[in-house]
Parts: sequence; C-alpha cells; structure tokens
Amino acid sequence: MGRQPCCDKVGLKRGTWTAEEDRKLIDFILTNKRHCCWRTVPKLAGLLRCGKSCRLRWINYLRPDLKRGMISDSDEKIIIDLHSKLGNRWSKIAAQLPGRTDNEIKNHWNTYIKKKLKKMGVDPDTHHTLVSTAMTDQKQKEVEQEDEQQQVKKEEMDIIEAVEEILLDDFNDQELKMISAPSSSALFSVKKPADISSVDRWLEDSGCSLWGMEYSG
DNA sequence: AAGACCGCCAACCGCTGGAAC
DNA sequence: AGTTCCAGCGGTTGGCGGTCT
Repeated sequence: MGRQPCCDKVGLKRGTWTAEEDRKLIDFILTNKRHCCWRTVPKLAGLLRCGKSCRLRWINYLRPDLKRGMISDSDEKIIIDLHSKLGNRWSKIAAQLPGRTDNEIKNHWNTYIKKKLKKMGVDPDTHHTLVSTAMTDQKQKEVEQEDEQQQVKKEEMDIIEAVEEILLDDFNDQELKMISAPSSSALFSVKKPADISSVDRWLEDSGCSLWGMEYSG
C-alpha cells in the first residue's frame, strides 16, 4: 500500500499567489491561532491550494517576522562562514539569521554568493582556494586532511545541537523565554520591520498574534 | 519596436524523520 | 514492528521582468 499524496491535486490552483489568496490565508491563521494541521487549512480557509503550498507561502512570505530587502554584507559573511561549517543545511543557517528563510538564503547563495566566491577564486562547494595548475601530492594531502577536519567539526556541531535539544526539553516555556536565542522567533515578540508592506500594515491593524508570534508595532 | 536571452526568486517536487496509532 | 500521516528540508523548475541585439 503506497503512501497517499499530501492532497488531492485535481482542481487545485498552482503558481503565484494572489493578494486575495494571501488575505484568506492570513485571515484564517488569525482566527485560528491554535495550530491545526496544514492539510486542513486550505479547505477551512476557502483556498484551492494544497496544504503544503499554504505552509510554504506562510513560512516564506506571509510570516510577520520576516525581514524584507537585501541581505547585508555582514549577514552574507555569516552565511558563508556557516556554509563552510554546515554545508547546504539552509534551515540551520537560516536559524542563525532571524527574519530570513531557508529558501531566501538558498536563493541568495545560488544567485549571488556562489558567483562572488568563484570570482574571488574560492570554490563555493568546498570553500578551498581554486588553483589553476594541477595540485601536487602534498597539496592534495593537505586538502584531504582539511576535509577530514571539516567532517569532524560537522559531526561535533551535530552532537552539540543534539545535546542542546535535550537540555532545552528540560526547561518550561517561561524558562525558555529567558534563555532562548533570538532565532527561536515563535517565542519572541517580533519587532516591526522598517519598510512596512501592505500585508504587514494589515496584520498590524488587526493587532495580530499569530500562532504563538506576537506582532508588536 | 520586438524578439531573444538571462537572472532572480517564488513555488513546486520528492524525500526524510518522527510522531501517532 | 509496521503503517500512515505530517512537517520540514533541499534540489529544481518556471514565470516574469529586465537587458541585449
């Protein structure tokens, strides 16, 4: 018995979201602050979309705590540094940059940073300096050693993350509010972005507190 | 002016891990 | 232990606007 698709795709709308659809989705989330499963959201919200599409739209575009606009040079440096340690783990990287989504960072990496690094003579995949001549055996060994060290570092990071998760499980919500990093946005009041979009304004007018996120002007 | 080409990025797809039963 | 479902993740696609010829 195979797994059922996430939704019945027949008759569902695809492609770019309209302002009306955005409004319906936001409206639904506003009036249903208790998180139910995404599968039921389009049906209840009156949308001809699959739940997955709704979730993605919310996470990548409609969430009120999203930062809009260019990624700064300092953020870019953080992304490059984290990518050298974590690889293509965009969600982990995004977690260190509040207000940025994994999709946004992934797109930025693929369109800007990759080219930038190549221009600077750095391989964006390995973060090693690109050499025009063939590597000597000694150099090859060095690179392999470096790769090994990176792998060990990566594994250490995984262990640290796992331990952090276990430790955090032992705190209650109140304690978490006091100790959590700002990246855990669901637990924090979100500052209003400088360039307030129409959706942001509408959310603000509605005095919204979305699924655990307070929206403070 | 218009068709071809290119780059950006929103959205989709397929897969995985974990929870629930 | 096996099955089903869900959320989340990362790779990929395609629409659209801008630029080039």
